[in-house]
Amino acid sequence: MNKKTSLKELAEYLGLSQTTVSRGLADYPEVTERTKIRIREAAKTLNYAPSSTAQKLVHGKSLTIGHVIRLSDHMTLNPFYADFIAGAGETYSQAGYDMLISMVAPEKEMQTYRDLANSQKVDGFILSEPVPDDPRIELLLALGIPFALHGRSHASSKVKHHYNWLDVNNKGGFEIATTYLLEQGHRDIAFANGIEIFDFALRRKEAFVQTMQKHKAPIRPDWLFSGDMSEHAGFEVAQTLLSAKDTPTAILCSSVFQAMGIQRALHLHDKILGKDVSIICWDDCLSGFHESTGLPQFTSMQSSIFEAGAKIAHLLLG
Amino acid sequence: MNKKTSLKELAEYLGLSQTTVSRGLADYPEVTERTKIRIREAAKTLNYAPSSTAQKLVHGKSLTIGHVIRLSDHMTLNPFYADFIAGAGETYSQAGYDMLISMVAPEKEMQTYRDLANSQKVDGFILSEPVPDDPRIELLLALGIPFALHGRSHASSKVKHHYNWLDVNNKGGFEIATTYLLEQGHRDIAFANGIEIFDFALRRKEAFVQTMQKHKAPIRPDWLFSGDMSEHAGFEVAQTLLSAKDTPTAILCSSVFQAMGIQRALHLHDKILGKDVSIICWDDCLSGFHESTGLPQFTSMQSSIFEAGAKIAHLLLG
DNA sequence: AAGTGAATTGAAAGCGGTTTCAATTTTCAT
DNA sequence: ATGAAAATTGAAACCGCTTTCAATTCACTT
Repeated sequence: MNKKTSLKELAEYLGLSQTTVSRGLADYPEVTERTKIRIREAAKTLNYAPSSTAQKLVHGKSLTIGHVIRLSDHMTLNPFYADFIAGAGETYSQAGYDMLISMVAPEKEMQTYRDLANSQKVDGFILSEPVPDDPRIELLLALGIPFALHGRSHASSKVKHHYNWLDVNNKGGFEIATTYLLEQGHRDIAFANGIEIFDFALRRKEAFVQTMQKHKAPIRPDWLFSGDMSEHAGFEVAQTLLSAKDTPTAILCSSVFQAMGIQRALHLHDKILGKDVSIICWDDCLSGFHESTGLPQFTSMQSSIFEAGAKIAHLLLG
Repeated sequence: MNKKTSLKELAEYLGLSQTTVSRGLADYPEVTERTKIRIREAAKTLNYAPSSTAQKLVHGKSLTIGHVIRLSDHMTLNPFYADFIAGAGETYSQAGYDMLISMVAPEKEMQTYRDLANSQKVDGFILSEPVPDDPRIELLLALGIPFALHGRSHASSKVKHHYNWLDVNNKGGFEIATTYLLEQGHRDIAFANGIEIFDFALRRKEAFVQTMQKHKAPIRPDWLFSGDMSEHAGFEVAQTLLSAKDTPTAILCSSVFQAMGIQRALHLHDKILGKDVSIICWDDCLSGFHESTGLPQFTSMQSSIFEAGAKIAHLLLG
């Protein structure tokens, strides 16, 4: 209702100059405590708040970080991404930054990065779900805008670029998990990976394969799955495995959702989890997920995506 | 890399005034086509793009719509919300608006609305998941900032406020669904509702109860469930129902996730879907959900949340 | 009481655009 | 060729704030 109060109005109301008022609100030392108090009170009564747009203009920064989300086949935000965003968002707001989320069709993705950077709507980006030689990296480096990568992007070219990234130890984690299964005496292990265009999935596969080879365990191509990390996908994988004549004694999988799907299939086939078949999975610790399901009984490696979001936001702001 | 080109620089480069260049880029009629072309080319070569901050300042609008998301117990974005956001986001970007998402702890929610409005970071809000007499409505009306509601908020006071809202026909939908089940000959119907603090859930319950009463069908309090609209919650509901001595012949539920959970429980109890127990559910048509699951075999009422997001964004911008 | 340095305050110049209004150039009929 | 109307262009003000630098006031010393 009440129209916006501007600094000028507030200053007139107080009988002071804009300069002093501005300084008073920003808590500059050269302003007397008495006047500061007076200023603050007036600001409260007039319901004044500085226009962030004006501030941004004078500071030459947008104080905004961009997240461009590719709306592909699945037009929806996947749960991993959502949790990550939530984590990053918290860090931003603490640092006084805003988060600009842009959801775009895949073909417009690159142009969106370009536009956002050129119009200076954002001061930096966070990139998620990198693929090897991710083209976004080159683009953003060329644009000269800061960014941080969640995950890593394998670069095939000789030129090494410099930028920030934060990743969980995918390789190490899956190495340990595989080794663990092998030490438990398992030899027939199936692997339900994520979609193998993403860097993290490639790393995981590498770890699995290398570890198996090191221990001279057989790797069956038909036991290597790549797909969505959903309950349904996990279920399908297990259905396939359990319908065959010989079945693995353990399944390594990339997400708790897959583990749940596998568990459901096990149920259906009257197999007992941990006895007939062992499951070990990567757990992204989706906030509130465990609380709401009461699961999991499977062995898991943990890493909180929410925290990853917070950390990487810090990284970029720093 | 290349430092940002400003309008001034571009104008100097062209030997024109800022005025003309600005007008040329904005395609004003009073600028000759020839110079317009010249300007556009120069803009391209100098890689010029107007600073959106400066534009916002002069226009006095932020061209940004805010979505405040309450990070409660479940710190994660629920899938319904995510899909809604995606829909709205698409509309925004087409209209040249940005979407500012702020994720905050519940206790800071109101203050966030206030801050965002006062600092003029946003021109308007979209509110989701309204509760009866939603306090946000009053606040935003007092602040005099436009907003639109996704869903409806029942107002107990006599004073009627005016604002935009878009809702699916919850009441009508559940009336029809209940009637449908009754006409199929079902009398023993259980209802797995969403959390009954939200307006939509209250409306749905009202519809169910009234319809049952109208048809003189018995309403059993122990067959009325209120909770999360998750797979797990659905499963739990069904477990409870199926473990009792007498079981319903049909279950009405609020989301496909619940329906999936119920189905899983049915499986476990060797009940056949559609024969022993019928399920009818509300389907929010989460984008990509059906594609990724291959479900559902249950009868459902549909309404796309993604589209709702797009529609309500239009509503607000209009 | 005069002079000096420190503490406060304010006028004005930006930040990067848009827009009003006046100035200049074209165009055309006379 | 001349003057008036129409078409283009530009100078300057402004959006709301921060900050530099100069001006004023204050508190003390001698």
